[in-house]
Formats: sequence, C-alpha cells, structure tokens
Amino acid sequence: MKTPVYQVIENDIKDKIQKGELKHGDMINSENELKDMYFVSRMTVRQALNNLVNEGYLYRHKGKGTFVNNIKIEKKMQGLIGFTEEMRRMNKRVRSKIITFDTMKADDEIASKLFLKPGDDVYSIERVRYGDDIPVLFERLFIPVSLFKEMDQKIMESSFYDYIENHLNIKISHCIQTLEAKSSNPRVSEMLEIQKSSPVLFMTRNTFLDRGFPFEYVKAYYRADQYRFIQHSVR
Amino acid sequence: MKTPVYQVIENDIKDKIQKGELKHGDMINSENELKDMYFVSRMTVRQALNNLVNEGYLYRHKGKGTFVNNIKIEKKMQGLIGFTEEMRRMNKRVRSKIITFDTMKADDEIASKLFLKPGDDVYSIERVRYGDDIPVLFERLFIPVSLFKEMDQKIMESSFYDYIENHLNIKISHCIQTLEAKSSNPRVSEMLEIQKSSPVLFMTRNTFLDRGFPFEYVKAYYRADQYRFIQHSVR
DNA sequence: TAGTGGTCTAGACCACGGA
DNA sequence: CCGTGGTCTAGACCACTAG
Repeated sequence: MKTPVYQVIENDIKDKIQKGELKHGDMINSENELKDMYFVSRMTVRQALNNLVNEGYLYRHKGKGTFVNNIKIEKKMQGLIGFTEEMRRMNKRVRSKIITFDTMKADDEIASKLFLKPGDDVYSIERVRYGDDIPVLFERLFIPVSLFKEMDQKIMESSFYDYIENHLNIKISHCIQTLEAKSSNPRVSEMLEIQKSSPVLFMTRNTFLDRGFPFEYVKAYYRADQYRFIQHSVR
Repeated sequence: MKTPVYQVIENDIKDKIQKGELKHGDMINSENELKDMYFVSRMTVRQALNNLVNEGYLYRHKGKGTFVNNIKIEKKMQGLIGFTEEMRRMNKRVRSKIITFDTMKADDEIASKLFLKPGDDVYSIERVRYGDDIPVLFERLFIPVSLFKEMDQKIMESSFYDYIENHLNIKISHCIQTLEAKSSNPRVSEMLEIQKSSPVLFMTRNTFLDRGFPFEYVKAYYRADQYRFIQHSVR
C-alpha cells in the first residue's frame, strides 16, 4: 500500500496551499527544482503538477512558471448546491413534511422522463421543505415502482440518495436540471404560503443511474424570496 | 504551428467516437498497440489518453483496458448552457441590441464583486438579446476600465470572451452564477416587452481570470415564457 | 501465463518570456 | 542569454485481470 511519489508531491503542495504558505499568485518551485528536491525524474514531477492543474489548484505559464490559483472553488463545489447544503450555509434549520405518498399510473410526460410506458406504476411523492419553519420548496417526485419495490415513507424522510448508493449499491451517474420562472398556481401558493400568482422558481430534475436508466423525475417550486440557486463553473 | 502528436491521437479517437465507429463500452486499442500504430513512445500515447479520460471520453480499468464512456456529451455540456447555444438548439435567430454603453463609478456592490474600490471606473453596458426578434433577455454588464482600456462597442457586439482569450491571451478560469425568480420592474418590463410585475428569471454572474481576478459582473433578466436554464451534472 | 494499465527513469530538443 | 514549461523517447518494473 505504498503511496506513489507523484501523490506525495501533490499532497505536499496542497498542504502548503491549505496552510497559507503558498498563496494565490505565488510561483511554486520550478519543475527542475522539484525534481532535485524529491530525487525523482522530471516526468514524475509533471504528473503531480498536471493533476493539480486539472483540479484547479495551479495554473502554468510557458516560459514563466507554475502559479497558485485562487481556489475557493474546487471541482467539488462544481454544480448546483443542494437544498440542505444551502440552508446550512445560511444557518437555517431544515425540516421536511410529506404531503402525499401514492402510487399512480405514469402519464406520457412522466413515462418519457423515466423510460417507461404510459400506464406503468410510479410512486408520486409530494413534500414541502422548510428552512427555519418557513416553507422554501414544494416538490413532487416520480419514481418507477419497478426499480424500488420496497419503497416506504421512511426512506423518503431520510436520504433517498444514500439508500440507493449504500443499501442498493447502485451508483448515481448524472442528472439534468432545468430552471425557469413561473407564476404560482393555487396549490403551490397554498403549500408555500404565498399570495396567488407570485413569482416562483420552477425546477425539474431527471436523475440517472450508472446503467443509464433514470430513477427519478422531480418537479419543484421554490419561493422566490427564500431561495436562489448558486452555481460554480470551472474553465 | 505543428500539432503535437498526442493531440493528433486525441483527435483521431474523438473522431471515431463522433462517427460511431467507437461506441459506449467498446475497448479501444491498447497503449502498446497505439504506440506501434503511431510510431511514438508509450508516454506520448498515455498523454493523449489521459486528456481524453479527464474530458470524460474514456475510462480505464487496470489489467483490462481502456473503454469508451457514454457520457461524453454531458461532460462537455456540464455547467449551464449559454444563451447563444440554447437559442441555436431551438433554431432561433440570435440578435443583440446595445442600449447603453457608458463608464461610471463603481458603487459598493459592484466594487466588491470586481475587487475594486468604490468610485473606481467601470464600464456599464446594457443590452437586450433577441431570439427570432422576441426579446429574451435584458442584461447589464460591469467591467473594470483598468483591465480593458481599449474597450469599444464593437468588441461587445461580437464575442467578448473570444477577445479576452485570443487577443489579450488571458485564460478565463471560472464563474459563479446565481439564479432566482423575481417580479419585473418597469424598466425590465419595457425592455422585455412584457406586462408589469410579470415573473422573470434573474441571474447574476461573476467571472474570473486565471490570475484569480474578476473581469465582469453581470445582472440579467430572462423572460419566463422564452427561456429556461438547462444544466447537466455528472456524478 | 500473457496482456493490460500504473508508475517511473534519465535523458533530449523545442518555444516562450524576461533580463 | 538563461530558465521556464511543452513535447517526446526508449526503455523498466509493478499490480491487476482474465483464460
């Protein structure tokens, strides 16, 4: 279980950035210096630096050197920040209430999103999520019954994604989200405790397993005065 | 202006995936085969394959081989799809109209977003963008004068990002976007040709150069009935 | 056991940037 | 000019997978 040399070099440089010994804009040791410092060949040094450049820690300028990037934004933070994480950033208490939990027959839209035939069984789950007891989001999830025969309300109240990845041992591959502005309809207004026809942020999410099949389709309404999406993109 | 060998190999493999000669799950030629096919050393082959793995085209299994990934498109489309691209997907003609083009003193908000002091000079550029002659988005850009002394209207009418990356030879590092729903104010209603207090999608974007400094801060209003954001996230 | 990718060496020549 | 990163070589040994 020996750590490869290039990973040792990577970790040393990351540590120095973490500790503040290397700051944004600083030039790090040149490849030839690092090669002599670690008694390795230059290609090994380059392997370490390439990885750090790809992860956004460093950037290079030919003829000048290799420099520390301004990396509050790591690749980890890429993509949209989820509801729970965002609420935690704002120090708000999170709570969920399940409104309905049914099975139904998929209509054309749901069927096409979940790669089913119209009329196939899907779970339909409505819930409201609160931050500091203020309703922030009203969502409806559609999940194929055929994929999760033993679904129950307890799974939905804890972490559905955890259940899939750790209990069923299936990896989640990717998702496609859409975001648009809408006026709230009466049902949404009631659930979010806002006036009729207020602006709301409407999101859909289609999430796929690593076999390429979708396992959920979600429609969600966010209160305009309580939530915004934040997204970091690299490169 | 000679293309490096590893890029030739990369392009050949990308082409084969594009043409369908290589499909999801197919094993590509081994590193030793590729080395003999291109009359290069194995390290050069590995440089090509490493890049394709990082871009999501391929994945490797030690002891087995290198395989074609199925999500090549999603990785490329990761992050939010831009206005021009989205309009093209919907086969709409794109047009921009610059409304105002001024310099002004940064207020507290603009200054903090652009790492300036309040009172520093910034360009303020308002424009409306149309799809098939329907106004889709009204945006206001703030750009530090100190970074782009020779800015003029023609740069903004063509591609600002192209100008930075290719003429000034500075790389763009990353951006932070926020998205929320709002009611349109009178100015926005007029520009987007919609009724007063209609729902609009409000976006801000703060974009950074590879030195870590921001070069633009954008506020944009999207017509709810004409635009939605689509986002792909991997893993 | 044979073949694959993972790690690593000790060199080389080039293009670019700054003094 | 010299030092930097960019590209490339012709080997080597290892760990893993499959037949």
